[in-house]
Amino acid sequence: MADDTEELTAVTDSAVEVAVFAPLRQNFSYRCPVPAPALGVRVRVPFGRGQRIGIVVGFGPTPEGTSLKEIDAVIDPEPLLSPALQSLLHFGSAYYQHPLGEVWATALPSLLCRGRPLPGADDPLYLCNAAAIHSSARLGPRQRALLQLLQESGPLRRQDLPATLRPALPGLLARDILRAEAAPPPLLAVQNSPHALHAEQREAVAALRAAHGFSVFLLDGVTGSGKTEVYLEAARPHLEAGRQVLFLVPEIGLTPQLLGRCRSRFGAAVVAAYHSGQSEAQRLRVWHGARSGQLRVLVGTRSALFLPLAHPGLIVVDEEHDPSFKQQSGWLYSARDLAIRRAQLESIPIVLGSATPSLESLQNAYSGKYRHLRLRQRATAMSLPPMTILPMRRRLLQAGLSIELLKACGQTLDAGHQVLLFLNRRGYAPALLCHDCGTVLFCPRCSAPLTWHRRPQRLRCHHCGHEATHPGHCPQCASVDLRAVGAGTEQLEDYLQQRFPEVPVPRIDRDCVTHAGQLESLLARVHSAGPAILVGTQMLAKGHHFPRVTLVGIVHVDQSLFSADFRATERLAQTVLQVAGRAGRGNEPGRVLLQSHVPEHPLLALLQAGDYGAIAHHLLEERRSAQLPPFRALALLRAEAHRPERVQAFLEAVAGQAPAELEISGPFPSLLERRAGFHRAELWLEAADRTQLQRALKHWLREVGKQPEGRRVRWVVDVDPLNF
DNA sequence: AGCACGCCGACT
DNA sequence: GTCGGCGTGCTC
Repeated sequence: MADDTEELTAVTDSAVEVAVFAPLRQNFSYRCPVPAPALGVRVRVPFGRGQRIGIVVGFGPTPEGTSLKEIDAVIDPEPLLSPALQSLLHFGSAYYQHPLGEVWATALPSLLCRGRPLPGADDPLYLCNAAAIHSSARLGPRQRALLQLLQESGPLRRQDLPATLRPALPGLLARDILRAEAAPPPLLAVQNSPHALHAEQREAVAALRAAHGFSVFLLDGVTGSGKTEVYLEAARPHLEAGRQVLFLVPEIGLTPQLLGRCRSRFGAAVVAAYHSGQSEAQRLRVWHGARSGQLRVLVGTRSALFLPLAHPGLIVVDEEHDPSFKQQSGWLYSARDLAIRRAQLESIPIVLGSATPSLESLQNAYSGKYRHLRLRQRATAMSLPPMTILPMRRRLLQAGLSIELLKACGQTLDAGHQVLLFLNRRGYAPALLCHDCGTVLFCPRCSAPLTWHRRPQRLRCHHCGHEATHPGHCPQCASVDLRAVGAGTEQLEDYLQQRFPEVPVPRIDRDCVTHAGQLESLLARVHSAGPAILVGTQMLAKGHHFPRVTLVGIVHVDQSLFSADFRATERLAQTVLQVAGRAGRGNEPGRVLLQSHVPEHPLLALLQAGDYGAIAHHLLEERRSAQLPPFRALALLRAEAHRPERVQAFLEAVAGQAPAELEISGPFPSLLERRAGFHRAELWLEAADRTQLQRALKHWLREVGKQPEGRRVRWVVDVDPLNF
């Protein structure tokens, strides 16, 4: 309780709370200037011996025992984000137990974090003053080139000029040879749907269009059922009414496809992408276009969730089951879950779409929290490809491929079609084994074997990036008989190229697709090619179309059937059905062959039937009886340090202080016990529901932060963890 | 995270 | 005798 004097000091000595852009678990207070800055503006503040940028996030009394410093500068004339979006960040900081400053820094384009002023009025168009051109005598070569460009292509924005010519602008403007003119707002140009929607699509669109205010829809539609068309038709009335639509996709690789559909449908000028593959200047431009309302359709990955929208109308989360929506470092947020929160705060509808929805979303649909919209028929009237399980026990395998699968590849190629082989392992072989003493070459810094790559010849750790050359002999017994065990995509490529020398065998994984755009051009080449065998990892499974593929081979998924990660089976089902969905999307029927050493596994029978609903029901029952999410709320407290005993001591100490509402188990060693030289372990923190979990975590973590053992370990909380 | 301070090995 | 290794601690 505050007494009178304290209240008085609180009023006279009121302070501004600033979330500094640094990963610190607290805010910092500064003396409040007059007039007080608004919530959500950036300020430059003295910090340590330097300066930092931060966000004004609150006002409060002067904390005891500290003398406040002055704010050096208020950067923005107005808050960067709307109150709704600010609330979203505050919620996200509290829910995921992550420092507010870093949350803001994650949500804003990095140029703004570094203090770049808010972009002003929109970039004008530059055009030639016809009268002045002739009267101008002495022009430099760059000025001449710029004039010529503008005469040929008409008015252009600064950003559309080649960077080398931009320096010529000021001189020409000063001499009145060029003139700047405000650019007209880009125009929405709506085209009609190129296909007639089928009945299920029409129903889904009608339901989405009837939504007013906040509501969540799960668009549960089999591959090829035309979900994108539903999104576009649902978006249309919002756009026509002057509102904006935000599309979230799990990966950069999926933006071009959706972007193209949106551009041809709504007009290229009002559609933009936002993802980490863009330059910082480009991202800031898109951010500003969204904030000003000139851009109407925004397509992006996780971080696009935080784009400010002047007139938000609808949010679409495509492939909502995809684990990429959960950020894996720094602020461990789920863009899908926060998107729902954003929709709620903005009072707008949101659609989660997938052919294989997450168990969380399905459970919410079953319980009535989400509206469940189903699309069961393929838009192209093509039936889903049948799946056959190929038993592998005691079969002769070549590069991990059975005779049956190879024979099917040959037949498919002979028929002039393409084959897609899915294998979720990069490299040539997942391990090198000494044939004489059985030693497996391990990463020196991780508890995982090194993967053998052939091009270039390297042993690489997929967990920490460690690289080594082939040692030539066993480090244990000096034998030179080191053998590659198991097969990765590189080996598949080599073997298939040798076996089918007359067809191309493009490989698609992160080792050969490193830059944005590379995947696109590779896929374009595949589309126009004749018979071919595509070999690839996850990357192939995600939403791309392969109209000429009629055979999908799933090489090796058995490890997922017996994983310690309780989500492994859900992910397996999603991946297999997503990959299977790549077959037979053109005019030819497709088929799917899945190799397994345990063909009798019940999950494989369910997969073969191709009924994701039945699989999900089965998996949900398992989760219910094991009391796992979505039936209970889960968080992890992970800790790592070079010395394992410090990790153990810290986790044991904090486990003892946990409140009663938190059910604590562990510490358990992490699935990858050592990574990059750090020993890792975690506590499992469970509660009846997310609200309870959050409440309990909040109080307990304050104590955890004070723990002396905590100084000697790195620790983080992962709320709603997806990876173990 | 930065960026200090602070005590122990190989160099002009 | 110093340069610098990164362990520990602080930033309103």
